[in-house]
Amino acid sequence: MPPPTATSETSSRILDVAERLVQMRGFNAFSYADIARALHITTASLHYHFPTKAKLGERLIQRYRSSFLAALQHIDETCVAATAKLRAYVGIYIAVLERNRMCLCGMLAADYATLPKAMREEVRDFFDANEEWLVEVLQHGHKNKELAFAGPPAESARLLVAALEGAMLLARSHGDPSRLRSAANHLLTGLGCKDLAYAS
Amino acid sequence: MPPPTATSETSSRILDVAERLVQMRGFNAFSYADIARALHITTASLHYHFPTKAKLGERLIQRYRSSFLAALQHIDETCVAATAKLRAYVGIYIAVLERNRMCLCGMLAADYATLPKAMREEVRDFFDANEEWLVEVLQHGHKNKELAFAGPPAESARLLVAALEGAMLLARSHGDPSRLRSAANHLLTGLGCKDLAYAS
DNA sequence: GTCTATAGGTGGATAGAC
DNA sequence: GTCTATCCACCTATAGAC
Repeated sequence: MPPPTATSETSSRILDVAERLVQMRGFNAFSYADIARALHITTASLHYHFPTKAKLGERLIQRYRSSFLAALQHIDETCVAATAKLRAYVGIYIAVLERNRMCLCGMLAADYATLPKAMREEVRDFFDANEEWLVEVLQHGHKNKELAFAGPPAESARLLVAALEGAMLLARSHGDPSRLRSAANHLLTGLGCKDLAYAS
Repeated sequence: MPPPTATSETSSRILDVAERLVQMRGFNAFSYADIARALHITTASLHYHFPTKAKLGERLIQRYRSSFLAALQHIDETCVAATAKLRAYVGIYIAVLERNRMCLCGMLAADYATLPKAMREEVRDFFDANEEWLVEVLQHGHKNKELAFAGPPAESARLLVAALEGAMLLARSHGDPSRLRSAANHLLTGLGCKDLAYAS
């Protein structure tokens, strides 16, 4: 058995395939056999890298959150204005949908009732981390007068995340990614971002 | 085999249980055995009423949409103001969550990639019907100056539905139904509804 | 690290008696 | 309309050879 945080070539390829499957189909709608087929290995080999599906799920979320947080850090390093940061943030969601995927944790939120406890906690942590980053951006933008919104920043942050997750689901159901774009524009406008449709 | 639209005592009890299971767990996370157990009948009997799981799924959505549209009609009959209608509308979502359920079609939107074609169309129809009703309310409220929002009513309607669906998912993940309430209040405020927190 | 082989369980679905 | 009995495909997981 490999060390618990090993990231061998093979195990990361396994995570790549599993991630895609969960983002497209959900946690209860893919199997070790699906991954094995895609990688031309056996399910027994998969169990060497990830002893149970629950463990695979945990590592999946951990990796997803890490790369998501890395993307947020990249935004912090390349954008100065709060409005620019928010536009880059919603851009992440749009880019995911354009690869014909949903947010991993959005899918897992739908599967929530059937997830093992450890996975549930990881999902919650992902959303909490998102909210935390957004609150920082919103507070900064509000002080600047760059943004204009009422109520606690945490509420606006939560609404933004929820709306983006929901809009992804509906955009896919309608086979129309532009629905996510227009929802995102509408949301940013509502936070006081200028230079977008209907901004005044 | 019963006529395709039969609604016997038993088949409606089957739909009741299946509906609850889908709302809580999703379409790929419940089985005929689950329903059989709950109703103290065999899975063979279930197949008499619903020959396949796909057919059961179709009937489930049809019934859900019917009762949802009936609820919207009830709102039209009991509320005059657009703001009152919108508050009643979001109240439906809140009531569902408080019964520890998700929106049936929100769950199915997450399962979308794995659904049979007929079910996909039913899911889309559900959301389209919601949007249609909301557009009517929004247009009316906008003319009245009861509501204040920018852009096409259809965009605001889509955003409202998407945000409510997403907020339900996140509220459940956090074990905190009040998150849906505050998201709903925030959304209504954004549409220009008065008498709510932070309205000005 | 990957394989063959297999266990033990559950999935949706059917045949045919009552 | 409901049952018993059964089919076959698939699921996660394990043992043990290489």
